[in-house]
Amino acid sequence: MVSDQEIASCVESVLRSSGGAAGEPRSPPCCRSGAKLGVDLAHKATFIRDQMDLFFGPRLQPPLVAKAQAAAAAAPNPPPLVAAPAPAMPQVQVQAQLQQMQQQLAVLQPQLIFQAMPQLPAGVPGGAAGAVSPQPPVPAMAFYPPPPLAFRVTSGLAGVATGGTVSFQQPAPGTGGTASPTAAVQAAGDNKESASKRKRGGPGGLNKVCAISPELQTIVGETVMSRTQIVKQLWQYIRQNNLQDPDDKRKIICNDELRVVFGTDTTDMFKMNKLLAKHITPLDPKDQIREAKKFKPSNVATQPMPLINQPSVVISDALAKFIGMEGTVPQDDALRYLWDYIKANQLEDAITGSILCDSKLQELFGCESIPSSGLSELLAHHFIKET
DNA sequence: CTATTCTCAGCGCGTACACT
DNA sequence: AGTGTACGCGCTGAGAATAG
Repeated sequence: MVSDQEIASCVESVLRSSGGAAGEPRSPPCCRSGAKLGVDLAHKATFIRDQMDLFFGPRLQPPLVAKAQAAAAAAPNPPPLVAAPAPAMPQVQVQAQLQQMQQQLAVLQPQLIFQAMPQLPAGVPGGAAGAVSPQPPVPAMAFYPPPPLAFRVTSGLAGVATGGTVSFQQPAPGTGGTASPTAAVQAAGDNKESASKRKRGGPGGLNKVCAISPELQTIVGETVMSRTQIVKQLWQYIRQNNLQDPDDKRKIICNDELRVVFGTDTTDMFKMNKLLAKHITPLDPKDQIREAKKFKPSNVATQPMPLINQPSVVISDALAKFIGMEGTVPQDDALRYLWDYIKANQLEDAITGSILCDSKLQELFGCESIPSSGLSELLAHHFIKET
């Protein structure tokens, strides 16, 4: 006897493989599943159809197939799919559509996840504010707290694609209005199934693919990667750019790009993982729930998280003159402007790690050189008050 | 080789619930 | 009441790199 779990797994396998040679005439998934398992699955036609529904998802289902399925469901004795496969839509068309959707989802999902986060200004690499979102750009910030769970899950694609593959999706109990015991049992069965799939060596754990924030993308050069690969890539970047402290190689001296990612001038390998976590988002909705729980603060329920490290301040006249704008300025913007200026004028001493002040900086800070780590502190002297 | 950081799947255990 | 299943919690081990 073949278990539902095995059937579900087999159906998934067959549907996945159907994304291959388009145009090749193929039998329906239930036929092939039966053949694959070596048993007659006629009595499991409804279950297999459900699994196919889950695979394609209600929104992605071809209308004609849905219509045919609705008709089949309405019939007093739905004919077994083995005996009467005849799908209303040509299999080739379904396969082509599926393949196209998979490609689109693989490309779109990481973007959509971070699209739900505050947008970077167009100047920031990978930010692309406004390109895909109508929201007005907001000033850049170093950290992106995970958006509330509801916001992220309603991206419409959560759980559909994981790193370019399509996985099974069950509505969360209580969210779809059909939280019957049967549904609960089925959902639980799905959990067991995914757990058993993991046991079989599927991508999970440390190898699980995560979405990467735009800032971190500029470092690692990918939109999705596993955590271990991200760390590996990051260390490669650090060595390439000679960003390790020669005295203590565990310490990392951030360049401009890393500073944007970590929000600090120096860090160490132990803090790196913690800082990295802010820029890594699991693609699995279950993980997002877990993460949401982790980040769930007691004083915030469903309101979007406020931007952190982003207070606006009234700046001194000297700084206003230096930056070229007056009044209230976000602290991070001021610091960013300063670093841009330093970089543009090549004022950073790569050997000592200090900043050599030109006339404008001397006028602003009143000294000839500044240690990189002390820049923020000096700049703070020009912040009059937070707004 | 160990310690150090981080995250998370897998596992064991206890509890709660549904069903017979 | 007994049984089976789901769920939550806590612990473990894994990979990354480096210092001691």
